[in-house]
Amino acid sequence: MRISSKGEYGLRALLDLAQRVGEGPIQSHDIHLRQGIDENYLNQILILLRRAGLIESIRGPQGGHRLARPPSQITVLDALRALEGPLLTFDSGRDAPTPTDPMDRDLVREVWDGAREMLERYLASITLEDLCQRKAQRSGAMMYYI
Amino acid sequence: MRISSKGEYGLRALLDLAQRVGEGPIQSHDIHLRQGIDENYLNQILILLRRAGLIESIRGPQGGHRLARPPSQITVLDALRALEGPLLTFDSGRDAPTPTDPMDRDLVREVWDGAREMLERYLASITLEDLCQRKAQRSGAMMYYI
DNA sequence: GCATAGTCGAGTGATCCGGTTAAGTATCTT
DNA sequence: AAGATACTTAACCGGATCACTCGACTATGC
Repeated sequence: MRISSKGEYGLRALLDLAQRVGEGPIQSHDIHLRQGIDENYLNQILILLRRAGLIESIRGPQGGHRLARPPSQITVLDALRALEGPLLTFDSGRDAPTPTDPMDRDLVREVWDGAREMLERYLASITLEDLCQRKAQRSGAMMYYI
Repeated sequence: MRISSKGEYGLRALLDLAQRVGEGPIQSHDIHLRQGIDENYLNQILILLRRAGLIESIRGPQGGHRLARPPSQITVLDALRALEGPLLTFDSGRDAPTPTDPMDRDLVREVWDGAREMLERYLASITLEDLCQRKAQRSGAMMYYI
């Protein structure tokens, strides 16, 4: 059970935008340079984020991308849902061989429903603003050493 | 991000064994009949559980499988780790394009470390015994309707 | 020693992931 | 209007994984 790199890249792109709110549209090329994400792949990820309504894209020269909402209104869960689809799904669409004792299956699924609920609550509690603040605190602390 | 059916099947097999502790070795064929899991696939899953030390297997006629520890000593986390490998991993083994700003990546990974830790704590808190009790309570409640 | 029953590994078609390529479309500057 | 810029979309690709399947092997009890 792994988290795809799409989730990581997309979240980092959002974080990159969140740190530059108010600077006008940010070009995907700049994100690529700062974050080291393949530019073509990054473009695909940005499309997912736009379709999910998390960012807005402006075409043409001087175009780019910006957050559609303030960083405090975008959670990590929003990002992951846009990028990876539903979290912790089981393959409900299997042929379902109608076991003699269907109760065990329900039991197992309840465990996972609980896990998913807990995970979603956690991810929904973290906003882009939180992460930016966390980062600012650290680079602030580093300033003392300069 | 999905949970493979291997995790579900394996946990159901363990649950099947847990409900028959003390009845001697349970054959994979019987588990297959009760749980509706493909017998060959189930055998592969049982091998994983055996290698992880969760069950013991007895060969020959009248052979079968049994839990290696009492149900109270086996958690859902034990099962999932045996069946699916580490939970919520990110692909750390990628080429890592050394971004200009490596901090964002660290930030994202901390979020996931937190998610994993929380998930593992939850899954480790549920034992096979817990699930058996939960099931017994429900079938007990149903008895009133007969 | 032979049938029974569990063990193991290789193979398979489908699907997905990470990434690439190439064409298309919208917008700004000149 | 022309052309450069920059985002959009679809198609494609090799490799990995998933859910199984198959066939051979090996240990055990009668």
